[in-house]
Amino acid sequence: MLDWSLLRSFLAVVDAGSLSVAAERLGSTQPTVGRHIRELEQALGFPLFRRQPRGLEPTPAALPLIDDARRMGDAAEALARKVAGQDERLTGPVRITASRMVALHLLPPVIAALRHDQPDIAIEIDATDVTQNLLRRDADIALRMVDPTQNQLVRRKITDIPLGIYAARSYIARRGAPAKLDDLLHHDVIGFDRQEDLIRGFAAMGHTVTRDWFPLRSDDHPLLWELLRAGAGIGFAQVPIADRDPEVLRLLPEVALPKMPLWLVMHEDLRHNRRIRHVADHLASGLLGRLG
Amino acid sequence: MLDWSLLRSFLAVVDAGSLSVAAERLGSTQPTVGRHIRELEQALGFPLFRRQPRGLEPTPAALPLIDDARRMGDAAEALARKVAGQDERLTGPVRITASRMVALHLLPPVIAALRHDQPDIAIEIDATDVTQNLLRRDADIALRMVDPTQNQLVRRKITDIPLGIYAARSYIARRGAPAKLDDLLHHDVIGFDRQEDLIRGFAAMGHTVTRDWFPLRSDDHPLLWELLRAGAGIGFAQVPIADRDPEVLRLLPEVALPKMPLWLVMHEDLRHNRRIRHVADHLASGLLGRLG
DNA sequence: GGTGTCCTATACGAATATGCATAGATACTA
DNA sequence: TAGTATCTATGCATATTCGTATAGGACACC
Repeated sequence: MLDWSLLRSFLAVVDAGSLSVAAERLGSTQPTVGRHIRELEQALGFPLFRRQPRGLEPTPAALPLIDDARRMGDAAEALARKVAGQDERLTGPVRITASRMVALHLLPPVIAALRHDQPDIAIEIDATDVTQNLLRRDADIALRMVDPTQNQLVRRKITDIPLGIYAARSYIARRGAPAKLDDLLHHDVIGFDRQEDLIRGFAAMGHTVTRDWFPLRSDDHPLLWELLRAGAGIGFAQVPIADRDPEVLRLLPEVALPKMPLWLVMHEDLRHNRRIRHVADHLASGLLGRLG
Repeated sequence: MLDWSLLRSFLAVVDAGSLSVAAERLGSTQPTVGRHIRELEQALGFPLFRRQPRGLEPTPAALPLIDDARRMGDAAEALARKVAGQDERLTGPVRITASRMVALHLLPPVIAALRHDQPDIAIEIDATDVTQNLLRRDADIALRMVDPTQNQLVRRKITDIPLGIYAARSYIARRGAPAKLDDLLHHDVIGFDRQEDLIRGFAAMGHTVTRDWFPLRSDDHPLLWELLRAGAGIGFAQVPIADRDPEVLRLLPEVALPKMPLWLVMHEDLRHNRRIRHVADHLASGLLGRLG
């Protein structure tokens, strides 16, 4: 008969790769997790990990056990989600994940209004451009630009956000405004570095664009935007965001650019949770109000 | 983040129906399990059980959580089986379950020889006529008279044990021996009470037999055998067992009776475990030697 | 109606696990 | 080659959990 807490530590160490990181994720400490692993190894009679300078690596004997431990973990997460879904109170935390651009430029007023309406609902915002795992409940609600494919997730399309070509007034004063799309070749265009979704979007709209188009490249969207506002070049931005900024002007509005869908995603187990549902409804209507 | 040990206690209480029984199965104590349940209820924010005089009954809110907890339990058991299957030492316990008749009259010399050969292998024998669950590892090896249908179980047929009609010498001296099958109607025949498999066996061999045939009935096989030996009546017994006993004589050997298959069953995860494999091989050959 | 048996809840001392602080060891870097 | 940033292992005081013993309540049986 094995202690399930030890198996939980085992799985955490497998996933984390080290005692320290596993302890942090578990809300425990490194000595405790280390003792758990040692205790489990004593109970099983063989070592589970090779202690290495960079962390712990599972031994071959431990590999077949990982599947079962993960099934335990998945079931525990499913249980936790069902518990959260049963919570009918309009009190407690709701965790939202959104891209940094959405979080910085769209969410604040919507969240402020929500805080005013429901002061008992605490809001946690995870502003990151990497997709979080809603199945593991990294967040309750996700605002995403890509259509989620995982089943068990329910999605609601808020709107399609149009993109536009913008430049700061200072840049236009210095370099002038392009009269047609091809003129951009003679301008400093700010664009993405490794993320190629915008380039693919251009291709879909009939414009052939390569990475060399952009003499100023970064994948940090807020940084790109500030570069644009500072007059570093011509760039692309979401129309509802950029049009609010008096520093920048829209260029070539007749050019058709791809639109970015904005999805609101949550786990189906949480759909009927009153608190999370309320936040989701507020986000959807609030964002649509600002984007519409 | 929930403590997995609490979930284990939750599942145990669901299955046991009471804190006391759950604690016994967990190898813990009733106060500890009770505290676990209370702690879990506090963490979840709603009650999981209704405390009743006869035990604890899950609340409606707890019902959907049972599935996930059971999935955790199944995964934990699978993990434990894999661990046991990896144990290559010829040291440690092996748990055998067998019918009481087999355990009493066939196993002892076989086990004695095994103990002599491998003194480091400890043998636990569960002599019971109810089928144990090998998936939950109630036993490592089962000796059964019925063909197991659960998949994940591997089975080996040791032999078909022939049945014969027997009576004690004292009974024959008093009542005489029957000359043909129909004479049994005028004898005291010892037979089964509620277990009808023998009756169905007779029917399959062309003999019409009803429960009223047996004026002396019980479902306790060892007791039936001792009644037979004491001269209480004519009965049926496994030929290899009964022929060893000088107190009894075989009657009507020409009558065809159903044969009882003897299966050796174990979980496939344990098939490659050296220790259990060794015991299984010894049991199979030893039993075949005595039954051959 | 008494009695025995099952159950859960609680008190308290003891065993146990935890967290902090720190030491030791290894790889990467300048 | 020294410095730095990881990581794991250990000592120790403390906080937590656990088990024993016991009380109290409901039910079945005689």
